[in-house]
Amino acid sequence: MPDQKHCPDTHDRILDVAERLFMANGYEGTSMRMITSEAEVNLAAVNYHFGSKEALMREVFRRRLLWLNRERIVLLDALEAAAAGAPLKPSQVLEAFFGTLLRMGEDPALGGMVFLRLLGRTLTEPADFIRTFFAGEYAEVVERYKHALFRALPDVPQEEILWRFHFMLGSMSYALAGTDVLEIVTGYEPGDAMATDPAAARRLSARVMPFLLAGLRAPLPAPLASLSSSSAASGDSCDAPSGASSRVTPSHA
Amino acid sequence: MPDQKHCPDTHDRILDVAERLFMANGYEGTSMRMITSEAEVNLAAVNYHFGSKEALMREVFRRRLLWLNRERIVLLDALEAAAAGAPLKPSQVLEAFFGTLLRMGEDPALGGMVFLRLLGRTLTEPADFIRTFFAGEYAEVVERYKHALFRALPDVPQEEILWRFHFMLGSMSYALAGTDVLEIVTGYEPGDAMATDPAAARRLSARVMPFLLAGLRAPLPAPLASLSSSSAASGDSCDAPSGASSRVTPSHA
DNA sequence: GCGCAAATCAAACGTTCGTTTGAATCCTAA
DNA sequence: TTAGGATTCAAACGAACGTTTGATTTGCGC
Repeated sequence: MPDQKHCPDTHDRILDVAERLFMANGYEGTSMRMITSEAEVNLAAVNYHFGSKEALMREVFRRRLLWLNRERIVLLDALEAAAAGAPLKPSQVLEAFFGTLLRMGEDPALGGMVFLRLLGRTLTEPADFIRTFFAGEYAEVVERYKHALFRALPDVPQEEILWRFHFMLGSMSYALAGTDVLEIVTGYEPGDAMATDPAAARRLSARVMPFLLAGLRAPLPAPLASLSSSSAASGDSCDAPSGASSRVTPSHA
Repeated sequence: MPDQKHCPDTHDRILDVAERLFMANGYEGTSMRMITSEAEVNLAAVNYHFGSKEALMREVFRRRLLWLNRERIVLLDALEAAAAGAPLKPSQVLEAFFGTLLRMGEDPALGGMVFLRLLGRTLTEPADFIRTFFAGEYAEVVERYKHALFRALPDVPQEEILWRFHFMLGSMSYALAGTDVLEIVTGYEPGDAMATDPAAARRLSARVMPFLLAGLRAPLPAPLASLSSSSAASGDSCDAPSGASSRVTPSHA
């Protein structure tokens, strides 16, 4: 039986190579033979050490999410302890949740940008076993941060906060995945540059955090803005505040 | 040789089924046999009518993007003509770009939510041929809307606008894909409910457009906020305005 | 009714997939 | 030194993949 002492060489080299190949080619686009040949191990090594390809995929994430989840909980605990019962600021919650993530990208020992891009891509992966696995891994953390956001934005309906949490996850995972039409059209190759550069995470962080915070605190959509003064209200009025503002003629109805 | 008269039954039924299965299982997760058996056509029909699986995937998108691209250009033309040389408002640009997309989700004849979810998932698909195909299909439209945003936000650095365009695409595609950790944890099945409900697009639109607009007009990140009064400045100051605000102790450095 | 191209069909092509097997090594504790 | 479990290895497994073939059927102009 395996899993008693485990050889550090083969075991970890498989994980590292699989992480990088899953990032570059996706789960279904990466074969066992690609992994084992690049890791210079025998084809049977994956099944010996991990049991199956699916289990390998889960282990690739498990070793990273272990740190990420704990870090996120520890930071939230610290913030809430320091607040002594008072609600946190939205920026504090976002910094703890997304800042922790982006910090992984700066440290190759935590997976670096390779893992971050893999995570971004995998969050929209259709495979069932991946989604149920993620749901289990994320359940506790999401629950904690949901309620932290509820308390941080008491005037915004909770359902609205959930939508915006959803949108923020999208911005982040998409930006991390780095496979964007804009990048291709604008014309630089994200695969090599961003995947290996730890400074990419810092650059991204400076750009995306203000975007997320502003989105989270956006004015409420028109049909809901009636009652509730809402701490999310923006004083700026240089532009129409919400959807359905200017109707433009659609063709091909 | 094919492509002279084309039988409407088989040809279109393959496209419709492929669209739905690619949406549900992804490109690599959908086999020719799944498509042909569900469409009740012979296995060879796909290669006869489209040439290959890749060409089928491209055609699934081409017939939808044809409408989407033209509609987006027409709307932008109309807006700019009405503005008579003046810059558009950011909300107008977003409404034309993303509103047009969401309108597809309300109309099953344009693909409905099935196509929107497929589009959302595919934008982060790693396969090379998909990305290069999208780049070609989107090139003109992205270029036009890029410059419309540049003009709409003259005080925001163009590089910053591109980043935020990127983030907005992420929010949208992620929200459309509908495979979210939040949804799974919060616990409802997106596959059946959202995929067939045209009203889902309208609900999503009301939620996401204010989020996107606020993000687009967020205050600039700290190291860049020095000069430029920026039409993106928000009057609200109930919270720290940008990233790197409160530093929180990270562990496991 | 005939002729011919378009379309459909069953069957098989060669390849690659994830996984399993059983023997050959390696390493360590007795 | 020697057992014995841990690990590696070459080889093969059946299944599923996308694609191709060649015969058959269909539909329409003549």
